[in-house]
Amino acid sequence: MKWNDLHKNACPVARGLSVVGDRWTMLVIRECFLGIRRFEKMQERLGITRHVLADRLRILETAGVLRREAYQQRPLRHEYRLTERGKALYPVLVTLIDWANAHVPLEGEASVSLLSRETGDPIAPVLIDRNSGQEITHRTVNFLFTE
Amino acid sequence: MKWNDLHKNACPVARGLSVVGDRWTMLVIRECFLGIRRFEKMQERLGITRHVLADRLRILETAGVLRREAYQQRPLRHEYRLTERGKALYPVLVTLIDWANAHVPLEGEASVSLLSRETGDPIAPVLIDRNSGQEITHRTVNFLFTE
DNA sequence: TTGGTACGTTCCATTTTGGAACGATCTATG
DNA sequence: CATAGATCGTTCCAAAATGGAACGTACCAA
Repeated sequence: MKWNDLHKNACPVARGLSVVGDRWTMLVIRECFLGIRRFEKMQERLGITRHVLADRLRILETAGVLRREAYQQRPLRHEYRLTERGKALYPVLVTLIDWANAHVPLEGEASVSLLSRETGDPIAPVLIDRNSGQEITHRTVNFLFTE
Repeated sequence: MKWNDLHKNACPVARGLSVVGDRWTMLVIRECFLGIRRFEKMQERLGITRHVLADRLRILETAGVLRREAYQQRPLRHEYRLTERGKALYPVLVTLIDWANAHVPLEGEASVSLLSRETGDPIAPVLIDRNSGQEITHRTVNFLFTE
């Protein structure tokens, strides 16, 4: 199977990855959450090839994750902003951060942590079920495949 | 910057992606959560190239996400199981599923949903802060970069 | 006029992937 | 014994994606 056929897949994991499952895409989205909106800045910060960045931005716009918006005329310049669909990726980003902080060892001292914007206290993300309030783990949840 | 330098990055998003941020890896991990443990079965189910699958399994084992375990001698055969580190990826998988179900349109009818193993009720994943109990959104949380 | 800013595109060498065949090593069957 | 099947990879090659650097366009400011 080719990668490009993945979005047709019934599995939401496959469909999700068909949009954000690429080597650079989630990093571009991280930049957006950090308030970086412009091509030049992203390219510089990420060290990504301009070619690949242009390509990813195009894909994300097509997928409705980013919106391209003119911020000046003459010369016409656009910036990229998260749509609601893009903002909805926040939990994916946070769980990934949390996992990496706990499980992917770091060389050196640098780190990134999650803080409450209100109180400044560190945040410990937990996934719960909105209905029951119970924590979601691989032991408490089943995947159901409907045809 | 080359992809292989990404794991040295201070940002946990980058470090996380250096392990699971590849086109196939999370699908392999999905298979593991579904109880698929063997090379042949994964290859068949995913339609992934044998070459790439072998490569990903190697990487995941090196990263400590999967454990290679002999299930028979003569001929020596191994199966792949999630380690604790691998199981800790469950929230990433679930938030991704939830996002894709809501935001990546599906052709046809097929779908996968999350059900409580206990009651059979559908699950609605929400990310909260363990300490405050508050829902985590991009408006309530800050990233802190420590050097 | 020269240099700077911003956003891409183009070109080419290197790397990764897709697809199919092959190899190794055993067990089971006739 | 000969043949087929199961399992887990490796090898080979063409096609696609990526990395790196330069180039193009359109403006502004000194």
